[in-house]
Amino acid sequence: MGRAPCCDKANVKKGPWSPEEDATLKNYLQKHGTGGNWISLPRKAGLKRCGKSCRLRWLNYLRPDIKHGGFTEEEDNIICALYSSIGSRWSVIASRLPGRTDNDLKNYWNTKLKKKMLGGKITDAKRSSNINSSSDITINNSSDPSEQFSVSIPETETYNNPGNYSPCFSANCDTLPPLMKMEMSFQQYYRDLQGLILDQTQFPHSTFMKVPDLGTYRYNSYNCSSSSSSSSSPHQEASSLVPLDHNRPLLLCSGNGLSLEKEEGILAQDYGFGFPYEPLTDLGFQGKCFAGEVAQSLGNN
DNA sequence: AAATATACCAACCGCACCCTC
DNA sequence: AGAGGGTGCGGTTGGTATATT
Repeated sequence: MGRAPCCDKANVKKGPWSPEEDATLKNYLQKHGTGGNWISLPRKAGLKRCGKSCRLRWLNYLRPDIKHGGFTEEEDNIICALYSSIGSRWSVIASRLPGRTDNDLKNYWNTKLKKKMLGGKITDAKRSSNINSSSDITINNSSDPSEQFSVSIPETETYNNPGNYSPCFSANCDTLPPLMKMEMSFQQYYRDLQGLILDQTQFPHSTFMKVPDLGTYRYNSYNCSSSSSSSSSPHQEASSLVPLDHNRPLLLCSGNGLSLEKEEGILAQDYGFGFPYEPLTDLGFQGKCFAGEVAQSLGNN
């Protein structure tokens, strides 16, 4: 015996909502609320719609605080950063963007932002040639040349071979861009490295940690701020406080003007977005690790 | 101007989780 | 403890608008 359907499919209307239906639903919800039961709501409101359809219409379109279209550059950056960290968990991403819905973000990402980001990252030179086995990616979100840089990343077949991995990325910029921009492009790369055991002897100056289900990684504390090289900056100190010996992902790198704070046992960081971004909550730490490596790479130059 | 391709987005579907009994 | 109902979520579809040929 299968599960009972949520509504009588034969007697519910499907397809686009009419203005009358919108008004009916809106009026009902403004007067009575959901009553904690979407399934019975359409019958009470006098709508020939499935409860799920009503819920979706309200949450994605009729709610008074909904914003449609007109995504700002800042929102783009947040979406990209979070997507790179947590993937397509649109509801989580939407929770960071007041007035935006998961559906809206999903559509925006799939139709516009993904192409925009890819188009910005892949260099024209790489598009037209295959000179070597690495992928040259240019981060180019800004018209400011100081915020553009590129890295060289080994092809999948190279770094998917445990034991033969050697880091071969490099950065060619003088100014390190904000951490979030780095995370956007590098998170997936490190995701691909999950389970890979690094040869610790390759990194004599690094600290290593074992992460359950992720393998062994090294990390370095580093202050991304290009304007301050002081090792005694508050950010550097904050990074150095991160514990090594438990499962909590680590904060590895802080950027320009960033601060570190402790929130319910979880490290949160202010990336300048107006809220504490918490990539460490349940997102793994891959991006931070890579950021640390890049930072060290630059720092050693 | 018509046909076709592409972009966009609202809405649906089905699965998984949570809560209650 | 587990069955069932309600809800939330992400993936996908399909209709419409716009661009291109």
